[in-house]
Amino acid sequence: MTEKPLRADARRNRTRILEAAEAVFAEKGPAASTEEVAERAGVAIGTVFRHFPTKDELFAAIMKDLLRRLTDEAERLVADDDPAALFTFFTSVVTQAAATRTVAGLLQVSPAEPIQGFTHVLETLLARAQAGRTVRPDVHVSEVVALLTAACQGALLGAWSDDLRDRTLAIIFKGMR
Amino acid sequence: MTEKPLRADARRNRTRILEAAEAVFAEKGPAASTEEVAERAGVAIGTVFRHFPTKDELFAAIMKDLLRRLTDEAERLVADDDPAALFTFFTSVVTQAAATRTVAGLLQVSPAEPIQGFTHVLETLLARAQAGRTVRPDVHVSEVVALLTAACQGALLGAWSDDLRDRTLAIIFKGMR
DNA sequence: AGAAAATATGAGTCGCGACTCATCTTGTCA
DNA sequence: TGACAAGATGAGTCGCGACTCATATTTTCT
Repeated sequence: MTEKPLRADARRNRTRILEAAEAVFAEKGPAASTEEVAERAGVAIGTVFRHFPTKDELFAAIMKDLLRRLTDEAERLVADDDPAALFTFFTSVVTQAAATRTVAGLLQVSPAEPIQGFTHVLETLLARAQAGRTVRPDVHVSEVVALLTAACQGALLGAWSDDLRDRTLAIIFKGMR
Repeated sequence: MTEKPLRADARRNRTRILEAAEAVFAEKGPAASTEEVAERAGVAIGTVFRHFPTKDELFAAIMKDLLRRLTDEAERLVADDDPAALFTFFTSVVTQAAATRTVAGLLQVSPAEPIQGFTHVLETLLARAQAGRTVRPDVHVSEVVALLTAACQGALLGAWSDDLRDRTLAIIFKGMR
């Protein structure tokens, strides 16, 4: 757990690589080569592997970032205290999933802790919705997560139009009411 | 479109390969190697490529078979004339998707015609459900397809338990009512 | 400035998996 | 039964992408 201070250029490169990786994987999917990431980052292939010894670790790092961002977004929504916030968040995640193919892999991510945080915020959002009678009390988080990941995958694979997405999500939300 | 008669052994091998491919891909996912399929079929690698010049064509063949089977199942349900048949079918497909990882790729399949048939039966099932007031009249097939593929993907990726699957699908069905 | 440590570089290794083809085997049919 | 075409075989080719490492470059610290 000791954080060793990185050299200035190393820190800069790490960030560049993460940004490049996110962009490349969003465009071409997870099958994109590591070399492509290196090129986009303006860095040699060896540098990528110095920072992330494995392609999987690079993935995990991206996922962690993404999860943190989503969790932040959810927390902001919790602050608003709107009973429909769960639906707002749900829609936002699915929309992002369609754009950045990374979201879809939420489940397979390695680090468990960020997921904990994510699930916890979702739980809060769900509780708020239920307190405001926007969602039936017998709906459990596990079902919300299942529906969320299903919708993400579906949106990604099926290339849902905005319209189709809204109509499909409307059905899901109605089921939760 | 001319059907040339295959030699007896060729016909037998073709079937074996298809069965093997379905089993192997169900177990290990689409990344499984063609050699593994050949081995399981008890056939040399060259034979697989004689029948299916490309891995993609092998996939397409499996998908076509699968779609036909699903369509048959749906047609049998149409005959029953049960307004809840759509839900029965929906559940069946999702369950199969979890088992045979092949179902999940329904969309990307190449041959368009089998999909036509599938969508058409789904449409019938939906119409029946709506006639029996089991499903709201403003639900369209495109949404049903979207929900179906989403659920399949979700079940596969999320490794849903039977229980979770039922509870999740219950929410979706409620949304369609 | 100057040396040591950290970091970057990129040509090269390695393994894997899709696909080929020269050769052998088997089914078919007169 | 014989012969020929259809089919089967499997060692080999090819390309690709993850990962390595000897060497060159920076940063940092005194």
